[in-house]
Amino acid sequence: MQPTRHRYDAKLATILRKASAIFAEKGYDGASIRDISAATEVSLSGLYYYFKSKEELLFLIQKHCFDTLIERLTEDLIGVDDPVDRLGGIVRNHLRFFVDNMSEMKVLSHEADALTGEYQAQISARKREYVAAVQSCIDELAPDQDAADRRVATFALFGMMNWIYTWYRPGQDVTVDRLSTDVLQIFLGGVGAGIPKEGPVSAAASAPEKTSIMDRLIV
Amino acid sequence: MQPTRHRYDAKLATILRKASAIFAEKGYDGASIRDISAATEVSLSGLYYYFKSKEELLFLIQKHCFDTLIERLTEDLIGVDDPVDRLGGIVRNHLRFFVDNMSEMKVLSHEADALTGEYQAQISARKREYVAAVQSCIDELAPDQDAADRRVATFALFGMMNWIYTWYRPGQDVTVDRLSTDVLQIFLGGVGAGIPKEGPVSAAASAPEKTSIMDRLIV
DNA sequence: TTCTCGTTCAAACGCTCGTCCGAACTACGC
DNA sequence: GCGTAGTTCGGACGAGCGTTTGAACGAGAA
Repeated sequence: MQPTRHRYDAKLATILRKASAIFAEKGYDGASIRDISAATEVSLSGLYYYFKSKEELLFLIQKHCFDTLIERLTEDLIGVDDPVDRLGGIVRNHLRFFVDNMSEMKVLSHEADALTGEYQAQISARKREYVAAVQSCIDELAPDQDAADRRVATFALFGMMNWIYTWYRPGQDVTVDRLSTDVLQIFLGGVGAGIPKEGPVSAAASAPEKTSIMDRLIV
Repeated sequence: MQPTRHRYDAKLATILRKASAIFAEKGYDGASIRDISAATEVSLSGLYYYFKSKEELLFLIQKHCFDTLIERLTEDLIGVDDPVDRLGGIVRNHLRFFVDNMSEMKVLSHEADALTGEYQAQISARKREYVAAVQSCIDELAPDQDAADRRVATFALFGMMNWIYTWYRPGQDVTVDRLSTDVLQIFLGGVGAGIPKEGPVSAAASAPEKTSIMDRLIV
C-alpha cells in the first residue's frame, strides 16, 4: 500500500486527533491512556510506540496545534501593514482555527499549565511569540494609552476569543465569520457600534446611539 | 471556647478555602484528597466528616463561591436602573470578587464541567441565572442588534472577565478598579475609547482617534 | 525461503487513587 | 464523675493509573 513513513505519520495524526477529543472531554488528568487506547483502537502498550509518555502526548498535541495556528496566521498577514487590518486578520484566523479545531484548541487553552519542564518551556515560548504579535498590533492601535492598560486590552481580546469553547456551539450559534466580526467590533468600537440587524440598511442610526453610550462612560 | 456549631462551620470554611487553593493549582482531577489532607492538617478519613465525596467537596466550593458572588451583586445593583450603570456594577463586582477570591473563582471557571448529576444541575442553574442577568442588561444596551449577536456580546464580556486567572497577577498588573474600568471601556466603546494616559488632561484628543478607527471598521 | 526491522500487543509491574471501617478521643449536660 | 454525642484518625480495601517487558507479527529485500 503506502510507504512505511506515511503510514506511521498518518497513524500518529489519528492518535493525536482522537486523543485531543478525549482530553477535551475529560481533561488531561481525567483521561486515561486506556481511554485513548479504546478510542484509537490501538492497544495500551501499542500507543507507547508513538509517544514515550502521557505528557509527551499532550505536548505533541499542543505543539502541532500551536504551530499550525501560527503558520496560518503568518501566511494571512503577509503584506498587511495597517494595524486594524492586521488585527482583523488575527481575530479571523484565530477564531476560524478555533472553531475548526475545537478539541485541540480547547486542550491548548484549558490545559495550558499541565506541561512541565522542557515541554512547558517550548509551548510557553510559542505562546509568548503569539501574544507579542497581538500586543504589538494593539500598541500601534492605541499608542496614547498606558502600556499597562494595553496589556489588559491584549488579554481582554484573548479572553473573548479563547472563552468560546465554553459556550459556542457550531450550527446553533452565529457563523464563525459573524463571530469574528462581532468580536472585532466589540474590541474596536464597543457593543453599540457597527450595523444593527443585517443587510445594508441605514447605517447612520447606530452612530448617535454609540456616542450616547460613550458620553455616559467617559464622564 | 467557642460553641460547637461555630467550630464546625469554621473548620469547614478552612477546608473549603485550602481545598480551593489546591484545586486551583493542580486541577480537580490532578489534586488528591491526600493533598488536601496535607494542606489542611486534617487526616484523610477525618476530611470525610465534612464532605461525603470529593465531588461534593468541589460542589461545596463552587456553590459557596457562586452564592457569595451573586449575593454581593444583588446588593450592589439595588436601586440602579440605568443599563450602563448596571453593567458597570456587574463588571466591577465580578472582577473585584474574582481578584479577591482568585482560587475559588479559578475553580469555578476552570472546573465548570467537572460536576455531574444533581451537583452539576444546581451549579448550572445558578450560572444560568447570572448569565441571564448580564444578558438582559446587554439586551437593553444594544436593542437594535440581532439577538444572536447580543449573545456573542454577553459571552465576549464573560470571556474578558473570566480569562483573567490565566494572566492577571495582583501587585504587578493594574489595580482591580483600573482593570474594571478598562474592561468596561473596551466593551462599551472599544480599545481606542476613554481617557488616554492618566490624570485630567485633554480628553478631547481621543475622540477623533476612536471614530477614525471605527470609520475603517464599519465600511 | 530466510532474514530483518518497523510495528503491535497481552500481561503484569508498582503505585496512587477515593473511600470506608471501627476504635479512640474530646467536650459538655447531668 | 459519668454518659452521650460530636469529632478525629490509623489502617486497610479494591480499583484504576502510567508504564514496561518480551515475544509475536507482517511486509519487503536477498
